[in-house]
Amino acid sequence: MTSKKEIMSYLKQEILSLALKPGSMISETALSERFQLSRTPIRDVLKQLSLEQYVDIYPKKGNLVSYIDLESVEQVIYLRNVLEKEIMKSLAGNIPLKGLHELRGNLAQQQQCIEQAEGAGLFLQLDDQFHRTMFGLAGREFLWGVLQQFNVHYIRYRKLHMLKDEKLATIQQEHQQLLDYIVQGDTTGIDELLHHHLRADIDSMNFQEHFATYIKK
Amino acid sequence: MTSKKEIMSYLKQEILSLALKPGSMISETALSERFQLSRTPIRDVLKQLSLEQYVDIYPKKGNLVSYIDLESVEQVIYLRNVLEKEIMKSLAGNIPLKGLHELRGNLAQQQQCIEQAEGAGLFLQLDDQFHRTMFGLAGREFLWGVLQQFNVHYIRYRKLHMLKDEKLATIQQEHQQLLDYIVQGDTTGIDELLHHHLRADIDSMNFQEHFATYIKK
DNA sequence: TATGATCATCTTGTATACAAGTTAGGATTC
DNA sequence: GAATCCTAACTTGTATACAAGATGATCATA
Repeated sequence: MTSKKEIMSYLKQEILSLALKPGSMISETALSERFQLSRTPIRDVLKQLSLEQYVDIYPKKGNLVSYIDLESVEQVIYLRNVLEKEIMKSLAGNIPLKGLHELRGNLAQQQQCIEQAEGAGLFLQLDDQFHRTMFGLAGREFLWGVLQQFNVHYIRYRKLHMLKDEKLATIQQEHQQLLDYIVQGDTTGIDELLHHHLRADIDSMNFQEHFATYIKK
Repeated sequence: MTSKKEIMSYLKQEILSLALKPGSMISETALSERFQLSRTPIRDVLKQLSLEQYVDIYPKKGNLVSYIDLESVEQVIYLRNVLEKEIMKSLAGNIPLKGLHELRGNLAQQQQCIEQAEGAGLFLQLDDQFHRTMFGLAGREFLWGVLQQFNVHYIRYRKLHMLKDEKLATIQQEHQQLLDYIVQGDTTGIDELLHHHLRADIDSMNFQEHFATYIKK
């Protein structure tokens, strides 16, 4: 009844939303019964999930939802930072009007989202859309896809980190500023702002203490 | 007799070296008989290879060695370019002595390799090692790993492209120059040199004509 | 009581039979 | 001869039985 693709996106969502907590066990037979499918296709799904680091497979022991790897988070943030800096500079001064409207619309929605406190879930979705649009406008959607494949740890980290500190407003303002710089063609402004933008305080002991049970040791 | 890991690295090597040509069919049963293993573990290997784009799986039809995707090549080159520019600038002026020796040694070997015309295979290996060392010195080995996972198309393209034009000497000289800039802490020099370094002429019709049978349409 | 071995029962890994889609070639028909 | 349909032979996808390692509880023993 349920196809492999559906099962996969279902599990991905559950893991990314932290509904399935890091360290939880995902047994093949359990999934098999739950989705009324034999173990073989279930294994295919788990294999793929493990390659994308959603799941850690311990042979003959079991499949665990991966713990958040802070090293991976830091590296991915750096990668995003470097890429976006370059992409925004390439857009500076010559951003298509259509794209500009889309981005402005997005930021407006983000603003609404904050005022109405509709939950951070939607905001994060809009945030992703904002960055993705940037990549698209620069002809780098491919690289956005690359980032997505290494996002498991980053997305979960971000979810916890943002919910904790409610920095949403700050982020929205920074986005607004970035867009202004792009329109004005102010590349040095972009450089300076992005320099500390995504350099989130990973090593804040605060975070590690709070979510110790989610983190890879 | 042969383990999954061995089969995988074996197939990877055959594909990267173009011993298995793009478009070649890789049948599960054939591999099964060849390596004396049942289809199940073979399928695991093929699944992973397809996720890393070594292989394209056409359901109920067959598994083909992937054609070289020039779009992917261009994007990966861009990614490398952006990352390395940032990494080298971070190393500029404060590169560890030990690392410097390693890089110089590597360049010397590259030089030898060219003079003795030992075949480009070794040169490309040294080239990879050079860049990898850079990443390592900057604490970005993780990102080198990321690049590797999207390298199938790039590596094969590079192999054909370089063998064809024998630009090896040029590349080696550029590396030498880059290293000098790093030692001197000349970040603008790095910027300028890298700007056109990896921007290989992908869209050279020459290449597409020559290797049409290898290229994804 | 503490300790250690045994074994039942988990888990995933592999082999194999069968289902089902695809394709190419030949027989049939016009 | 040309077109069409059918079939046989591929291919991968799925289900299932069995192999084999890991784990923990239980029971025997010092």
